[in-house]
Amino acid sequence: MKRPHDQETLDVLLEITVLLGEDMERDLARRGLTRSRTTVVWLVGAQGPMTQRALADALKVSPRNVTGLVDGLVETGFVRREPHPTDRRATHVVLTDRGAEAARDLQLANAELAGQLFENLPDRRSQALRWGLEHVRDRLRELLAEET
Amino acid sequence: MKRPHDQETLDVLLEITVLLGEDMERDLARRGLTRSRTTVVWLVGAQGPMTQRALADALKVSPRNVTGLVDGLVETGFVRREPHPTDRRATHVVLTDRGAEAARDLQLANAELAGQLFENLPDRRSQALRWGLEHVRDRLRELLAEET
DNA sequence: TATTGTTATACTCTATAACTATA
DNA sequence: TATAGTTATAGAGTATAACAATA
Repeated sequence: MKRPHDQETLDVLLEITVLLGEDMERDLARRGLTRSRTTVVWLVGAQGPMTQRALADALKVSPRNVTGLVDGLVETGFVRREPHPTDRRATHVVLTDRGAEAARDLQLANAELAGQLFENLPDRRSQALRWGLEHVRDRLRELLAEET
Repeated sequence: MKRPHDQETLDVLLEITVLLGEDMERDLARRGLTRSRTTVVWLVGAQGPMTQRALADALKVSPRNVTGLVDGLVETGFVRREPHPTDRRATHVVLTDRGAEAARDLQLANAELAGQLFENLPDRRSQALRWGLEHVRDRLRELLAEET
């Protein structure tokens, strides 16, 4: 009923998640960023100034945690806290010049990585990989939605 | 020169790493384990009693860190420290009954996950996915080896 | 009353450096 | 001298709970 093949495929996928994590972490460390902080820079870069509350929701993390992440990013010069224009309870997290540059670099690095990973893959195989990955992603989404 | 397609494929892969991490973490939390501690249980389950030094090398982590991980696993009843049979400096990390049971369960859960992720994928597509993943894994290994 | 972000406290993972007991 | 593991210290990410300011 089950294909022994599938177990090996999952093993390869798990190894990829580890290697991909190592590769990104090494790259981020060079820029003076950690993984969690990078997500903040990435989000603010993509969506513009955000309240810490919005960040907490987007990261699915406690507000307290966001305070810490933003503190770290302020200290290292990637973001600034600015008063929210209309709500005096809230603060806007805004990218500094350095932060904006980092956000651009991250996007470039991401595109470069895509090239490096798939460049020698013929179109046909690349397409097949894409289908398989989408299938796996959809199954994972279902699994996570089920067990609530 | 580059396929815009590739960028989207990488995005899907990155989403999979996140979802896979969430799925496993949720599962481990139920068993009273964390990700790092699970790796220890997994390794000792696969290789038999190990010194903390061997664990540090296998995990690519500092010896101090292993002390902490093993402390946590001893407190929660998954492993025991036993004197090394021949080297009185070293200690053997050994699975308790609970630890051995957890190691077995982890393997079963892994096999079940493989089934769930790939079961509806026809053999042909499953094979194509496997090839693509192996290509990606190999490219990642090369990238990590290059930048030393 | 409800929401935003903070302080207080605590746990886990991680590191380096100094030290003890043994090889 | 070198190795195995610990104590000491520190930083990052995470959480809950209590609280202040504002809506």
